Amino acid sequence: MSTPPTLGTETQAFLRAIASPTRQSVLLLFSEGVELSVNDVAARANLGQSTASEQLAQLRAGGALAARREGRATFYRADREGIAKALAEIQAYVQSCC
Amino acid sequence: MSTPPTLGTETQAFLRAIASPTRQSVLLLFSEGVELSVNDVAARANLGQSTASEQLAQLRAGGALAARREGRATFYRADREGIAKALAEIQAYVQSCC
DNA sequence: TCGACATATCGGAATATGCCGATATGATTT
DNA sequence: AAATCATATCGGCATATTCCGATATGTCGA
Repeated sequence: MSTPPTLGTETQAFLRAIASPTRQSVLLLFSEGVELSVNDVAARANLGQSTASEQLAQLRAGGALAARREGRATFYRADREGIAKALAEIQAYVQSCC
Repeated sequence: MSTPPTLGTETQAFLRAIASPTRQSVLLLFSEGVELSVNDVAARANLGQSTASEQLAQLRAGGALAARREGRATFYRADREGIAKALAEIQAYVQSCC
C-alpha cells in the first residue's frame, strides 16, 4: 500500500529529463497534443538532428513523451499519463519526508 | 497572472537537487521535521564531511532544505514551503504543455 | 588567546552529460 | 535493387558533476 521510500528508475529519469533547460524548452513544443518529428524539434529548438534525437529519447525514457512511428518518421507527443504518474510519485516521495 | 513558460532558477535547482539518488536519500533523512547537522548527515548517508556539506547546500539552493546555525553547528531541516512552491511551479509548467 | 570542534571552501581525479559531425539502420519510392 | 529520406547510434570533445582529502573559516570553552 505505502509507496516505497525510493523513486523508481523511470521517475529518476523523468527528473533528470526535465531538469535540463534544453529539454524543458523541447517539452514545451508539445503543447495542445501536437505531434512533432525529430527534425521538427531539431529545427524549432535549434539543435542538431542527433542531439534532438537523443534529448527526445531521454524525455521518452522519463515518461514525459511517447513515440509513434509512421513511415520513416517518428512522431513524439506529450505523455500525459506518464507525466501524471511521475508527478504523483514525486509528490508521494516528498510527502514521506516533509 | 499566468506562470511564465520557463522555470525559475530556484525550481531548476530543485529539480537538479532531487534528481540525484544520493540527495534523494539525504532528503529522506529529514522526515518528521527532524533537524540534522552536517556531520549527522555525513554519518547516516555514508558520505565524507565535505560531500555532505556540498549536497546539503544544493538541496538548500533548490529550496528543499532550510538551514539554521546554532553555535558551531548548522542544522538543516526540510523546507515544506520551498518544496510546495517548487512542486507547484513544476505542475504549472507541465500543464502548459500537456 | 589558544585549542578543539563543526562547517565551508578549495584542488583535483573520476565519471557523467551535452552537443556535434559522421555513419549506420529502417522505411519508402521508383 | 538502388536511391532517398528520417531517425538512431557512434566517436569524440568540452563542460559539468560527484566525491574525496586537505585546508580555511567560524564558534565555543578553558
